[in-house]
Amino acid sequence: MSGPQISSVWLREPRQSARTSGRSREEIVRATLELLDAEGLDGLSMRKLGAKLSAGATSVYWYVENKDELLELAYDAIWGEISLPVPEEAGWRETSSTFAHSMRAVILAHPWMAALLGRLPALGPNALAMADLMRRSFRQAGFQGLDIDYANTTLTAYVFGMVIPEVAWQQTMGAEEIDPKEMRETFARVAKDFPDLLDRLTEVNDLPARTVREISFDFGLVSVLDGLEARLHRSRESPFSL
Amino acid sequence: MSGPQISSVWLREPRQSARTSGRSREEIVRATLELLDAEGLDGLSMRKLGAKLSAGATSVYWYVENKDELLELAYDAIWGEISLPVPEEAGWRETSSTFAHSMRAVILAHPWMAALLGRLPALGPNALAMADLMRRSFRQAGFQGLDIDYANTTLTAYVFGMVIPEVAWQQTMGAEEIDPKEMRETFARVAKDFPDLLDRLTEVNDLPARTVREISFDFGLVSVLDGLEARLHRSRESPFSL
DNA sequence: ACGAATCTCGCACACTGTGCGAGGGGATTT
DNA sequence: AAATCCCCTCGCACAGTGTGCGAGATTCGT
Repeated sequence: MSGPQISSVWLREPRQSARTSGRSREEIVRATLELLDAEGLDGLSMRKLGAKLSAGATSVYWYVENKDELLELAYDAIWGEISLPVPEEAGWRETSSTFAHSMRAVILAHPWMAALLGRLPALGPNALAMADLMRRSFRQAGFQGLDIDYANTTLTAYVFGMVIPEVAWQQTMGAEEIDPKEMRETFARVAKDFPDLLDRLTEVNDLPARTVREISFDFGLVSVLDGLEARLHRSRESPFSL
Repeated sequence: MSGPQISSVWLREPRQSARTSGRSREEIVRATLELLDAEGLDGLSMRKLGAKLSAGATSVYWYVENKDELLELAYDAIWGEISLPVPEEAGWRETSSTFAHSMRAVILAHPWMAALLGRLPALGPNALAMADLMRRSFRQAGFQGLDIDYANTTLTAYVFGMVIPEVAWQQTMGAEEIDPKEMRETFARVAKDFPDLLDRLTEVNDLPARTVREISFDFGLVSVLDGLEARLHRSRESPFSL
């Protein structure tokens, strides 16, 4: 009867393009990505995109229903940049770890992605291929039934949750050069009622913020993988996977 | 010399209000929260907020530098709704679990929070108190030095990463009533090249989406806590905490 | 009562996404 | 060759956004 209820570019037939004239979807996506990388999510407007394509402001609306669909296309394009080993060869821990690090790197390289993570439906071919591969990996690891999904969701959630604040941090830092000493002082003023938080300030004193974030990411990643592995051993003895 | 480099409401003196006339910051935050809860993040505009306060469109700008500061205030107010036990009594696993569930519930009740998670600096009193408490909890668990921070970051990242897509899902579902059968069909059409993904469709067949999400959340949470616990035991034998 | 501080708010600016409908131009049919 | 059709472009307009500015109102300290 009615059309699909989730609205997504991927859930409707694209405009047939038997014609060779006119712009192609690839061309549009490429321009969109350039604009996003150069000026960020706020820097992308339909008028600017039109200008970049030497087209009118509303010409893109022939190829795309609305701006969200455009973002879906860009979103999936970036999913395609994430690289994975062959799960059957690398093993699930290695595969998971590569996935996590690769996804983190890709998002840090395209910071506008962070605002889209989890917010846009990930139904594009690249996202689906990724999900399929990760499922294969977790299945091969020994997870069964819905546990495959749960494990994958857990890992992805961790990466999302780590990277989003990291991007935010990176952006407020990149805005203007920041004196870490002065930053610590202002922060200390605000946190003066919380001695435990102040402790952290002195501990993190000398380490460059970048490496701290990297160590932090690895710490959490190892924890998550350890946790999944524990679950794996436990369910081998008494599987339930309802 | 210059002011603080991170721009946040909490890093500057509030306008002194020796005066009793005029609106108060609490009043403004309350109205903001009502608007956000009623109409979502997109539903909040300075003009609407002014109208709700029976004030002009730009009157709020006396109390707040810009819209982001307003959101920071609302953001921290919600952090205040998260409830925690006393870590020293409950133990760190119980404390962490309560934190995770409570934060999830609070965000699902205020879906506009999801778009703000990790994007806004969390320097408000409620967020700081929360962070301080969680640090106490992890310290008491046996973590030392920066590991306290890492453990806390890991847990928080997991919750963020789980809840953000959950809210997105909840919102596209809530928009209009969706026939799960038809949704599965459209999804099957799009994922037809990925047999592993299709498997999942049949497995998740009959379970209500809500309970699946709840099980999924618990699955991941237990995994994360197990992983942290493993780390804890390991570092007890050979602590490094650089 | 006077000056100063605090607070309100109308106007204006630049900008956003996008509905609409008139038109151009190439391919296909008559 | 002419007419028709479909793909595609795009100018205009609308309703909205955040917020700088500066004139005015209100209330305080003296």
